[in-house]
Amino acid sequence: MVVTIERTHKRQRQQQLSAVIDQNPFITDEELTQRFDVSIQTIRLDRMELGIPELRERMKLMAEQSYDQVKSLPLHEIIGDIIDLQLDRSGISLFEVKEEHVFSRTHIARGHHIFAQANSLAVAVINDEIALTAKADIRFIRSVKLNEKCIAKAYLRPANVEKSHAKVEVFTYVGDELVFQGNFMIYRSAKDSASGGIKIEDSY
Amino acid sequence: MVVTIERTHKRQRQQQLSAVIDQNPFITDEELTQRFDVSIQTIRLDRMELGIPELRERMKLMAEQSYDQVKSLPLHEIIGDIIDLQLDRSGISLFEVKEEHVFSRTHIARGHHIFAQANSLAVAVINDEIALTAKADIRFIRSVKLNEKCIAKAYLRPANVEKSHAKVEVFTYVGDELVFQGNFMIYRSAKDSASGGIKIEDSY
DNA sequence: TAGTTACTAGTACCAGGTAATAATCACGCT
DNA sequence: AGCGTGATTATTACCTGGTACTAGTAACTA
Repeated sequence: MVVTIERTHKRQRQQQLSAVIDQNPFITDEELTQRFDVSIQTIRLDRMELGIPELRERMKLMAEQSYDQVKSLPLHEIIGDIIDLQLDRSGISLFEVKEEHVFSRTHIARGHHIFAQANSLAVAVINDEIALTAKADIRFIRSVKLNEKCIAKAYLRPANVEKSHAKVEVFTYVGDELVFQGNFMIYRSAKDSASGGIKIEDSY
Repeated sequence: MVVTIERTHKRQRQQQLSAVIDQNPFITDEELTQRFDVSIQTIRLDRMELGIPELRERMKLMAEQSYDQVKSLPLHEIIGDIIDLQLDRSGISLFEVKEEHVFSRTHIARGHHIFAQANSLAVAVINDEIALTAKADIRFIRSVKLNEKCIAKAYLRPANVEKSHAKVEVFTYVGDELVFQGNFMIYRSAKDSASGGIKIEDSY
């Protein structure tokens, strides 16, 4: 078919857009244009295609939801802010350690938050409808403390792009110091065999 | 003094206004003019005097509030309910998979929640002031789905009780089916050598 | 070369306001 | 009756963050 390159560009951007808005629902189209370096019309077309309402509608929905209170909390799914994402290749996310993430006595971050950031990112990098963690081998290299900013970088091993199990390496830094390292084996659903298939949905 | 009647009129209206907005924060100034049969400017003056922000600000505040609530919820302290705990020996915890823990499309639990339960339990088992995860080797044996109850069982390898690094094995079951298995290396602070030390705090 | 897709650009319009300025009303007091 | 004062209304310019629509361009490709 036509313009496969644009299609992936577009798909990729839309996936990222979806993730960015999901993670920060208070962002305006204006701010998104800067983030993605495309015109505001493109952002708006993307939102329409993805069925994402405008900022005010999003806020209204959230406000109504909190007003109804009864509703269960739609936990946000990705831990950390995704800063950069190249599907099937790499990704970067930022996670800031707050009060609620640390042991109160030591102010050291609980391991599972650091893991969650890496795990979320590893799953996000996989360009597939379903991506699940199958195995992980992780190392907490030094403890992370309150208010530190963790930058996680994930790389997919290129050899595994087409297989049903992808290996993703994640390195998490505070500044230039490595604090965590993990090897993830991610199971992917149906890496649409030999391309061709047009996938409509995003992963989250 | 002058205009006592108007003043009470005004006071009364402002009281009512305050109550009405409180009761229905989604009302516009336009609708309020009809409700009170005064001009829109009067409504706005009233709002200013009362320090009530405009509709959009009100919605934004509510949205942010609910967002912060959601944000602080995900991975708090201990994940799962600890059912049984024998310090330096073993522990059992229960974690029920809810809407907020799963991928919305597949209803499969996100790996980091399953990890968090195991990690929390592994740390809890260690009878020490400071216990941090140093390494972990984990396997997601089968995917866990919405509403399933995960029973995690942790065992400390007895040989390691006195060392500064403890090895803890965690097995997580749904029913009698093993869904997750992990080997944790937990760093412990100062296994207060030869007892004697009085420990006051708990670990979290 | 024509056609498709992606993207950009620009205009008109909207809701729901803020801010500021001026005009008008109502009432009470002397 | 006339004046002052606070309450109210009217008017205008401007703002944000959009929607809706039309048109044009670039890139690729069949």
